[in-house]
Amino acid sequence: MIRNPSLRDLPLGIQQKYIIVTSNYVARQHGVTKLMSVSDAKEKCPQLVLVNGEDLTCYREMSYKVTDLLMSHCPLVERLGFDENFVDVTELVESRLKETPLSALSFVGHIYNQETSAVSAKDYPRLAIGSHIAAELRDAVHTKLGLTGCAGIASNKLLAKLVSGAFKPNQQTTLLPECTVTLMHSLSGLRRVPGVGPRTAQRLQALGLHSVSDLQLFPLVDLVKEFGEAHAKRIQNLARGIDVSMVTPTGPPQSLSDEDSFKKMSTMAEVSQKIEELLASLIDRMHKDGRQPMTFRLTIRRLSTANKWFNRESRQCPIPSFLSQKIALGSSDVLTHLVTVAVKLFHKLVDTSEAFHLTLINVCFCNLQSRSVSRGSIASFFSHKPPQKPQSSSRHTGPPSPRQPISPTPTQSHGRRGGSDYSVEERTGASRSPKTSGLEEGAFPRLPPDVDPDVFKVLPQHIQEELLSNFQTERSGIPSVLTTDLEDQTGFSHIFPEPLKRASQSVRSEERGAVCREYDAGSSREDGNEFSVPQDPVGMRVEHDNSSKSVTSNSVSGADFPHNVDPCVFSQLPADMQRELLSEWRQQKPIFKMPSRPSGTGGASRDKKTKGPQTNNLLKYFKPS
DNA sequence: CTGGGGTCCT
DNA sequence: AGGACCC
Repeated sequence: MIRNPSLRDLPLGIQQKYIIVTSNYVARQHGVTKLMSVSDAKEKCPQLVLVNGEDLTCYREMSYKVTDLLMSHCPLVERLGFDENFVDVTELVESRLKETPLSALSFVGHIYNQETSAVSAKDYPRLAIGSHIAAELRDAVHTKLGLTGCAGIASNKLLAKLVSGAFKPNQQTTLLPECTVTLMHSLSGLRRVPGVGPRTAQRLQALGLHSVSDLQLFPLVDLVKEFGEAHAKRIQNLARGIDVSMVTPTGPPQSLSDEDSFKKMSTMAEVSQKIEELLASLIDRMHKDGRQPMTFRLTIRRLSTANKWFNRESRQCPIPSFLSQKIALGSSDVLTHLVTVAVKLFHKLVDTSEAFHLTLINVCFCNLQSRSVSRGSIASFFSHKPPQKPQSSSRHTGPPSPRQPISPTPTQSHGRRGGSDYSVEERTGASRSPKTSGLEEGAFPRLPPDVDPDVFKVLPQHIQEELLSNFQTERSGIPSVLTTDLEDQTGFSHIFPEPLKRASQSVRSEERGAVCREYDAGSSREDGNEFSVPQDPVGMRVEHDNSSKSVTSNSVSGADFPHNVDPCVFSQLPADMQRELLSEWRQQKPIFKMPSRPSGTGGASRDKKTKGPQTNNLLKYFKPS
């Protein structure tokens, strides 16, 4: 719709192969739904205009523009697909709170299950500020990129995401902590809980669990038997509206892939041609990215009568270094070489002396390394000068980014947070191990100054809980998470919106919040929208209509509650209190992903896996083996 | 007649 | 290498 505004008022569907992957609101009014077959859609809406959406390039570019724009307001942005972003606006909220008199606070947008005019912003200062931040982000996305979308503001990513859809096209909603229970109960089934996919839902159903309350009340012990401790606790917490994962800045992509599906492919000639076609575009994208892929993977799907659904098989191999350099440089003869590599992998997958019937081929570059600086000398780790090229381009604005040559990219500097590895090092180095048992140490965060934590922790659990809950009422401040979801006007929203999507924010500091939004496409004036901000906990999630981004935080590995904390009690605590508690007993510090080990100049990137104290420090570069 | 992407965990 | 999840 953005590319062709004349389509704005017509029913529009985005088509991939035989299905309508998404549509605009006009088409939806005619009964066109999300993953509907083209034939069904045409039946419901004969005038439906179709646009082929198999090439994701423009959606990907828009998507990164949204993420970049959000990052320019608040660095902690996590993408979720192309059209959603979570933004942890905790710090922004805290700093605004300091300079804002309570009397000047207000909410903008909807408040879940409440009348906005009936809620006192002074009672939820952080969420109120979060609602304004969400509104600003949505407005920035609309005026600068022409996309509309929704936002949700809440104390964690789960809640921000769920509440973002409360008021649908182009509006925003804030979740007050006391409405969490209502929100969760409003979900029609367990499958509606983000994080509970088809497989998990099926296994839960086998246990007799269908609704959110079924899962909330199911004995954890029994759940652990089916799913293991980590998964069991996680999904049960999700059912209660508890999400301990952090908004993890996404950074540049970890992999780039291109694929095509078809009804039948059964000759080598077709296969090598398809591989060449896919590789040509993938190499081009990789070149624009500027990093060097160290690994290549080929994936196929065979026609399978049985087990129709998701049988994919893959083989991967290292990319010869001369080739990966040529890819980054944009050499022209790279294609042929890579096709050769891919065909070799293909023969590991398929015995071509027998008949075969493929329905999909995918080519993927992963293990992406920033090329960098001084030949990746380990010495660069000790240099006081920042590496020349921190992680590739600033934001890998996906394909769009102008690919930075070797020089530090001057413009778009807001790139990788942490930029250099120094900051990563500092942060991770400081983190202590998650502590599996939990509570002993200072697990209880923020006790009032006059309470000695050593004394507190030896109190009976119910006394602790009572103290904590009293406590909670005293301190009103809390982190908030906001999520926004923008639906696109062009009709693309979900899968890939044409336009983009959202923005979000969350709060950091002791408390954190996340915001998520989704944007729709469309620059048009369509519906009005709103944003809402969460109160204490602040978080937002934003989605754009077509492309979207989301910010999320990584769930920390050791994210269990201390064993003496009852999750049911915990879930009743104010969101900000929950966040504080959680952030203390897993000492979270947001960290970027580490590009790949090597040249290290890259900066901070994901590195999630560093769990313990040690993992991500320089020592790993010296490990003996 | 269910895309074309992505992520992380095991 | 596969499986789960997300959009």
